Parts: sequence; structure tokens; C-alpha cells
Amino acid sequence: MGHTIRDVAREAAVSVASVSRVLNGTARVNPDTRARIMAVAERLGYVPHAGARSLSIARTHAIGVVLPDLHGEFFSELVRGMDREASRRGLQLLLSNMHADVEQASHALRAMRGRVDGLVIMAPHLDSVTLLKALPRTTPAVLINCRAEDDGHPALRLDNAAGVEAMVRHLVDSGRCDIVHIAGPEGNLDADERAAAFSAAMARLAPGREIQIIPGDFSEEAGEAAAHQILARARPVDAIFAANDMMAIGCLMALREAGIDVPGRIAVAGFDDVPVARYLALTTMRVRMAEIGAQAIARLAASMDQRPTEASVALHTPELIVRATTALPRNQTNSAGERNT
Amino acid sequence: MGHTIRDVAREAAVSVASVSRVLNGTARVNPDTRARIMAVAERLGYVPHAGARSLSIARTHAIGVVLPDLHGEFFSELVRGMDREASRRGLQLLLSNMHADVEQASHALRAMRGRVDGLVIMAPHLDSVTLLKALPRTTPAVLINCRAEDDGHPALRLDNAAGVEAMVRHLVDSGRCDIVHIAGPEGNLDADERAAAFSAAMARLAPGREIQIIPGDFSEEAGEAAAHQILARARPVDAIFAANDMMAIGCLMALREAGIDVPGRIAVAGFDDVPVARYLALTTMRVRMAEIGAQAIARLAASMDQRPTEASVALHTPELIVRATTALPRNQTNSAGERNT
DNA sequence: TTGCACCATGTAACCGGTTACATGGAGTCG
DNA sequence: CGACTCCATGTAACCGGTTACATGGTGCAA
Repeated sequence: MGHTIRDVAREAAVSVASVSRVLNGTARVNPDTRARIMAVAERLGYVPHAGARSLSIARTHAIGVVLPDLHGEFFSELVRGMDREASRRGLQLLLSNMHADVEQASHALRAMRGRVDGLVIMAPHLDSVTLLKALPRTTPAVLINCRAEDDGHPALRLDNAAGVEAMVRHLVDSGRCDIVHIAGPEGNLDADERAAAFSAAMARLAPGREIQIIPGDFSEEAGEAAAHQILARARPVDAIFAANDMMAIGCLMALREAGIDVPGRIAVAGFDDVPVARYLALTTMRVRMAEIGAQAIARLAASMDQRPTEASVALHTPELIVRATTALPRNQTNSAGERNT
Repeated sequence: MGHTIRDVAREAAVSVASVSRVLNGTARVNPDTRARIMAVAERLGYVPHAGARSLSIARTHAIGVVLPDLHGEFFSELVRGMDREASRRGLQLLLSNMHADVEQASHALRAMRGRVDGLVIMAPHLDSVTLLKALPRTTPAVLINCRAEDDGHPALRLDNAAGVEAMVRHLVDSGRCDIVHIAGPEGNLDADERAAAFSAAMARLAPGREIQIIPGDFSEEAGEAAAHQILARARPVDAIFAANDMMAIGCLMALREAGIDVPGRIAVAGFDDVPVARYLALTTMRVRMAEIGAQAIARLAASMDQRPTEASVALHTPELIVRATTALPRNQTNSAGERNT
């Protein structure tokens, strides 16, 4: 394999220390010597061995990123944000997918020891105990949407409650009070929070209406299935609020296919604002994933450089994006809510 | 920081060799000793230092992935495919974005030495010389869509010519012969190949028609701009074939806004089949990015394990996906091509 | 009993860098 | 001229693992 620093030292008739000093610029070296060393390094095509370097300086300049199986757009946005911030700081990203398996999650985390200076972990599907047990004690870590209220790690959380409330308010304001929520997979932090927030918001903003929640799993198919279920039954419905965009889209497609007027008869809303949402004119709550990713890296970098400072939780509040799927029906006022009673 | 193997050895009153043997199962160890060592390791929460391990065994079980700035869906699909295949093989992915800057590209590659066992590189924007100069000689690498015809690396390439030809044939078959191509950024391998293939296909399949190419840059905005340009001028046009989906979509939106009937008056087609395409019913050439990513990892793994075997180029042929944006106009036969003459 | 094979375990070199400390020569000052 | 400082450079320990080889004990055959 490649040449080592000792090869360069020998060829240049100097010690390894001098080579190291020249290559890193850590100390003054005679210009002639420097030139000679540079020339030899160039000639041999010498590239320092990053692994060895990390070992001796105890710094890898890499960050471990452990994510669950994410749906397309979400994933790419998050990683893009991280990558942008990481490469700005001269850091590399070591990616590791944490599939549903808990055992594997812990293994993935262990495999990072000695490879990275810090960790960014997103695990909305793990319970607090499991997660904390798997977390290394010695490596700084930033948690994104994890159930780990108590512990001292800096964390980024989504304000699901505020987001859901904003959406329910928007729907109610536009005269739709018989809202069905399509929930995400049980056990998933965001799914659970959104479903709970939906119940709370309905109780507050549309008192007296039945709180309707249909189970789902964040997939487009689940959205379709939910739409069919909704159409098949008799209860009044004038809006569907899915726990994420993909389900909202599945729903939208199914309704369109069934010839239902959206938003005339039923409004549809999602959550996340994935890029597709704009093209389908889907009303949704915008979650700036790239920004969250970048922020995670920034906070991690801070807690890597200085002493493990602030352990606060940063809350990201999603933004309501109103598009055509919840537009007010033409020629109708807010009293439109009566249509279905 | 964390405990070392020597800590464990001391606590268990054995040598480091025994600890290593137990933890890796590389040699027989007395069951009592083994149990004692395991207990101590457990108690101390010992996690081996992957960096140190890599250094001594000269294996990192990591793969470096160097990508240009990719558009969302493309990126996530590619990385997802790689990740799937990599984690199946117990490999980790070290991500590094190679921005347009050539200098930075070379730096990114160097930084991988000693951190990874192999490289996957995608660089459709680099010329052959630059790329080969930046490539490490000692590390196995797989190239995706790179201009490096000559050298000995295993490579994955997209059959752009076949894809473009299939699309042009489809358009001509459906009676549209006045086709405008919106090209991608000059210098980009795929963009250049697609534009060249377009000229060739037109000459063969629609002889006599003017070969119309409008420059673009793969962005949605470029697609919009091209649409406006096309509408503003007098030349006959009955189909627009964009070099990628995002431009096709921008185009589609602009046409829709201008009240143009698609596909009635102008058909629109893209290239890539990003997930959004399906929702917008955009006809396109499907490129299975995830599959290409997985294949890249698989080939790399092969050339890492065995001796650097086959250096062949695998060609991925895109598949024609016909959707509504190029559907045949109602009540019209293939003679529809006459409409615009 | 001696010799040999075999097993469990320990010692120390090694992977490829970094860096604290040692060394020796040149320049400066009293 | 000796003492001191400063600078350029070399020596060797160290980071945390792995592993070739050495060692010593046990059991079995001759």
C-alpha cells in the first residue's frame, strides 16, 4: 500500500518529526529542508494516513450520523443540511442506518467509537431507556427527535403540538370541524405527539365534535387505505389531516380517483412539507429538515470544541403552508362547516 | 475518555492478548478466563476503539462516498441504495460532498486515505484528467458516471444514448416531430451525452426537422425559462424533452400557467423518474438510482475482497415510463404530427 | 522417567502517525 | 572566552488495538 511518513523521511534524509512538522506546519523548519521534504512527498505521491493521525491526536474530524429508515425526501434534506454544515467546518459524516432493530441500533453506535468525535442521533422510534443505554458515555451527542427528556444531551425537537394546533385551527377557521386524523406508526415519537396534539386541539377548537383518528404508518398506501375507509363509512367528514405528507398524498390520490372534490367536499392537509407537496398544492406544516440537520451539526461542533456546555433542548416550530387542498370553497363563507351535518 | 483494552486486561488480571482473543473470538480461551474477561468488559462498559483496530488490521470496514451536489431525490435514492447494500455487508459509509471546486475534490479524496477500504465516486462534472489525477492509486474505487473511459477502474455508466433514443422514438411514434430539447449544464457528462444523443436521434428518427436545443442547468427555473422562450417564438413545437425531470417539471408548470394544453398541444417529457414525476404524470426515462448505488457498493466490495478483478463498465439502461404528459391526444391517430406544420 | 504435543496465556513488536524532550550548533552578551 | 539563548532537528514514547512468537504447564506414549 501507500507510502508512509517514514518513507518520506528516509528519502529526504530527515527524521519523521521534520516531515510531520512540514506537512502540518506545526513548527518552524529550515526553508531548504521544507522544500526538500515537500518535493519528496510530491514525488512519492504521499498522502497521510488519516486513521493513524486520528489515533495519535485523538481527533477524527468525523461525525457519526445514526438515522432510522427515513422516507426519501426527509432523509435527503436532513443529510444535505448536515453535510453543508459539516463540510463548512471541515468535518466528514459517517452514516449509519439504525433499522428498527434495537440490538442493531446499539451495535451501530458502538461501532462508531474511535471513528468519530461526536454523534447525531435521530431515533423517534426508540424508548428513552433503550436509547440511553445504547448511548456512549464518553462521546458528545446531539439528539434529534428522541425521547430523552431527562438526560443531559443537547437535543433538537419538533414542536409537534404547536404544528398540529396551527393546522387544526386553520381547518376550523375555514369552516371544517369534522376532521379525521390519520396517525403515524404507534411508538413513533412524532406520530404519537401529533395524534395526542390532535385530540387536544380538537377538544379545544371544535368542542363537541367527535375525535376521529385512523391508524396509519406514514406510508402513501396507508393514506390511500384511510381514504377508502373514510369514504365507506357514514360519519360526517369535511377535512382529513394526515400525520405526514406521504399519507396525505396517498389520500389525495385516492379521493381524486373516487371523484371527490378536494377541497370542495373534503379538505386535505399533511405535515412536513416535503418537496412534492408544493407540486400537488398540498396544505401542510413546513418542517425545515435541512435547517435542523445543520443546526444539529452546529450544536455538536460546539459541544465538541468547548467543554460540554449547554444541554438545552431547541424547539423547531413548523410553519403553516396553506395551498389549494384546503382553500376555501368558492362562494362560501366560514359557515361552510354546516354542509355535512 | 473511555476505557482501553489494557484497563480491561488489568482488571481481569490477564494480558491484553487474551482480552483481544476473547472479544474477537480469534482463538481458544479457557471458559473461566473468558467469562471473567466478559464480565469485566461489561462492568467497565468497554467498547473497542474502532480507529485503533483499523490501524492494526489495515481494514476499516468503511467505504468513502464522494458525490457532487445532487438534487434532492437523486441524492437520497442513491445513498439509500448504497446504505442498504453496505449495511448488509457490515460496512459503513463515509460521506463527502465534492462541490464544483476541483481543488476541493482532490482534497476530499485525500482525506479518505486510511479511513476507508474503498471509494465510490460520482463526478459527472469532472474531466478525465482531473479525475484520474485526484484518484488515489492504492485504494480500490468504483466510478459512477465519470469520464474515465480508459483507466482500469470498475465503473457504472448510464446509457444516456439509448434512453434519449427511446424517448425520441416514443415522441415521434406518437406523432410529434417538432421536439425541443432542454439541455443540462454544459460540461456535465449526462447533460452532454443526452444533448448529443438527442441530435443523433432526431437526425435518424425525424429527418428534416430542425434540431432545437435550449440550454439549461437541470434546475426547475431553467425549465420554466425554457418554456417561456419556446412560447415566445414562432417555430413549431409539439413536444419538449428536458434533460432531467426537474426542468421538465418547471416547464410543465409554466405551460400549465400559460394555459397551454399538455399533452394536447405540447407534450412534455423528462429524464430520471424522480418520485415527483409519478404524481405529476410526467413521462420520463426511469433511472433506478437506488439500484445503481447498491450495485456500486457490491462491485466495490468484490474488488476489495478478492484481487482487483474485473475492470469492466456496467451499463444501466433507463426504462421508458409513459404517463399523461405525452399521452396521445384524444380522437387522434399517429397522423397527429401534422397539426403544427 | 523422559520426550513430545498441545493448550492457554503472556510479551513485545507493529500499524502510521504526533510530539515531549534531548541534542548540538550558531549567535550574543558580559 | 565562557555562558546563555535560540533555532533546527532527531530520538523515542505514545495513541489502542492485533498477533507472531515465546513460555510454561498438563497429559500421553515410549
